[in-house]
Amino acid sequence: MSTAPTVYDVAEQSGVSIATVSRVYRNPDSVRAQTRERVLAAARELGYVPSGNARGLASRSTGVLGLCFPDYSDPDAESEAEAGATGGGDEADDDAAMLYSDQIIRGMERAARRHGYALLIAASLKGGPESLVAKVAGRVDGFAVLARTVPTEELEVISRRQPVVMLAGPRETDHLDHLDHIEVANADGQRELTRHLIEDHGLRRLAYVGSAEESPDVEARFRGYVEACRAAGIEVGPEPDLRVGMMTQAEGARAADALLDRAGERPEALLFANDQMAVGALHTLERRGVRVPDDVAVTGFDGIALSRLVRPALTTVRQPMRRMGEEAVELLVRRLTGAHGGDPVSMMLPVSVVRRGSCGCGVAG
Amino acid sequence: MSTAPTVYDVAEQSGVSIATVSRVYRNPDSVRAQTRERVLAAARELGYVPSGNARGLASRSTGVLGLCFPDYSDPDAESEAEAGATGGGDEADDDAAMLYSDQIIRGMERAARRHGYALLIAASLKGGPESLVAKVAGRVDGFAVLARTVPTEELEVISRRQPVVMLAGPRETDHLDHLDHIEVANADGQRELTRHLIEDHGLRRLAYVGSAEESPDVEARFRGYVEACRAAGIEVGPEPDLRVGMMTQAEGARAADALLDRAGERPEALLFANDQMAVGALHTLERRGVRVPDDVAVTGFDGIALSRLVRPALTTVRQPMRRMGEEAVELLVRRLTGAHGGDPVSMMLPVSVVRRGSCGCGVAG
DNA sequence: TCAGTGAATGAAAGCGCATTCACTTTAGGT
DNA sequence: ACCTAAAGTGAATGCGCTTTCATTCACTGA
Repeated sequence: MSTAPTVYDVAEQSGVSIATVSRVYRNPDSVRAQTRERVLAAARELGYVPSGNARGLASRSTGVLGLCFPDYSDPDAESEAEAGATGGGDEADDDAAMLYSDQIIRGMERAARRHGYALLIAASLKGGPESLVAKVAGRVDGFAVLARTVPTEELEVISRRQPVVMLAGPRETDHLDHLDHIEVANADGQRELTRHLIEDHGLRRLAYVGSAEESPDVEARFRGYVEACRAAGIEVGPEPDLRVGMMTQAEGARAADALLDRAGERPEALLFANDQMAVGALHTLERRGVRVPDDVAVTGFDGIALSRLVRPALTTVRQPMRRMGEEAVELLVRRLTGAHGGDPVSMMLPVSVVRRGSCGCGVAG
Repeated sequence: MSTAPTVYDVAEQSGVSIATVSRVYRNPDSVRAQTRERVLAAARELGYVPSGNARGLASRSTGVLGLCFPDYSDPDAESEAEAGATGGGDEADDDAAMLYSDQIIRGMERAARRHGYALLIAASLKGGPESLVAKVAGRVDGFAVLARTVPTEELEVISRRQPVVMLAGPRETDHLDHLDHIEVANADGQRELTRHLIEDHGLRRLAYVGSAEESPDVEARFRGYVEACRAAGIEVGPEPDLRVGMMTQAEGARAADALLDRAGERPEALLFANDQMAVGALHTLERRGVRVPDDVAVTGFDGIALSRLVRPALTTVRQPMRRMGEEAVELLVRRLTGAHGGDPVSMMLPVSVVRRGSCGCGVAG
């Protein structure tokens, strides 16, 4: 691991100028075959690898796309592991569960590969001032950011110099940012799922569990719920029946308890703003001897792997996170190749309701 | 997206030299608070983001670690999707299945984050000469490579200038490469699993299905199988009973057919070198009315998510791929911080046998 | 008041490559 | 053999930043 050889070394070794060495790599056809071979031989012998940094600096482009996401790793992973233990013996079940970020990464990686880009990924790690974004932004040709990872304002500054697409977050309404956005039809999905419960299963006493932290996703879902209820002539307040803090299984379990213990008639259906909570609720209900879906229907949102493994399998709304990753790359690439005008695009990806046992549709496993 | 502002712009705007601007970012304490504020204000106003390339060039380090893996994406994804359809209704099941690469990525990302590194990932894409490795190697401080992604020889050249760790591949025996290696105890796992079938289930007529393409992993597994058999006084030849081409479900299904149709006594257990094939075999056996595990036991290797979803659930050996990713980063970081001598390290991660229904241990889901 | 200190800042030299422009071969034509 | 166009090659410059090294300042103690 001595000092790495550079173009100068290769040039000297093969008796040409550094310009020629560079050409051998950038544009082989512009160098006579014989010369080229000589250079390549020298490079091989010296163990020369072109410096991406120098290259990027000189050519003003890196061939790398980026992805920034928030640091929601470890807590989630653990709560999923805890859940998996239910299965009976398999520890480390979290290994099998794909997080959002994994899906998006996969989508982006595939698409990036197709276009000849590599992918740089980084989670925020509650970093200081320049931390995350600077790290990524400074090293890529363009990048995607999961909503609420870094202040929109900051992104906007950056988007003046390179393409930035925001994932799963709506355009700022007050501010009207100029970023590209790719969202998921949260409201549509929750509306459709709610409609299903009401019309197809004849349920009318519904309870919605949302989140205290304000997330546009969760708000949109609740909005869809409200719309479906109103459309069916069911009264609903402007707020979810319950708001929890973290949207974890533990909170979901607690929420189910709270809802069941409330005075008045027991709800016929518990709608949760995500799968994690719904799974937690499933546990609570089982413990209390409340049958699902006979006594009460339960639904989630997201379509995580776990939703299919629990019993009864969870009815939910699947988000196309992988596709979102792919679309993000396509969009970035288009921007980089100069397509599109200056106008920011917003893209809304459709979701699909997955009907499974927990709402009474029992079939699929 | 006009020309991006540079240190020069910020320096001019704030009335200092570029050295000071640089210091504000690299070592804030060395600049008077008042000056620092002035610089940061200018930076904000201009939308300045330090160029990672220039930085890397000047400081000879990137703060990025890399991962290269082979391009086994799409074929696998599709075969898994096909399998998922068995479940009955959920399309897009491949979305829920984590590939090896996903696990490793996750492990590496977590560990890298802890150490303040970002992660650059790239799949080979059967690239030309410089393609993959050059792309990654030139942009990172060190990186991991999945075995058989690129010729060891090439890696070795690169490892002269930066840390390289090979994942899931043994050290070259003839050649004795100087790379760091992290492997999985394939032989141990298959030996233990085989022992389990023989001793705990009393099975003695076993059949092993390997792969035609020579992969050190698969060879090690077979070796473990042979060892366990010999230890139990069971005769086995030097070759698997069957070698298939691709280790896919389709091939596994075919293999089961072939094995069942062979003259002589039917085997009591079918051991496959990976889960994919074992799952395929499960389908064949069901179709033919052969009961698992009553008529014949079936085992896989890998512990993919699908192995738990099929019926009966597949007994297999779980590989700690995520942990492998983490260890890889730890190793790289240690190398970068100058720990370790020059001697290459080899690390062997333990695997665990997962006993499920398909071998007769029926319990867990 | 003045040399002596340490802190804050500036000047300048690269880091390794791409690229333009000018120059030298070589091939093609007569 | 001589000229022209095309193909190959080299010299030199700059990409945006980090990093000595030197310089300037504001103080300190004598």
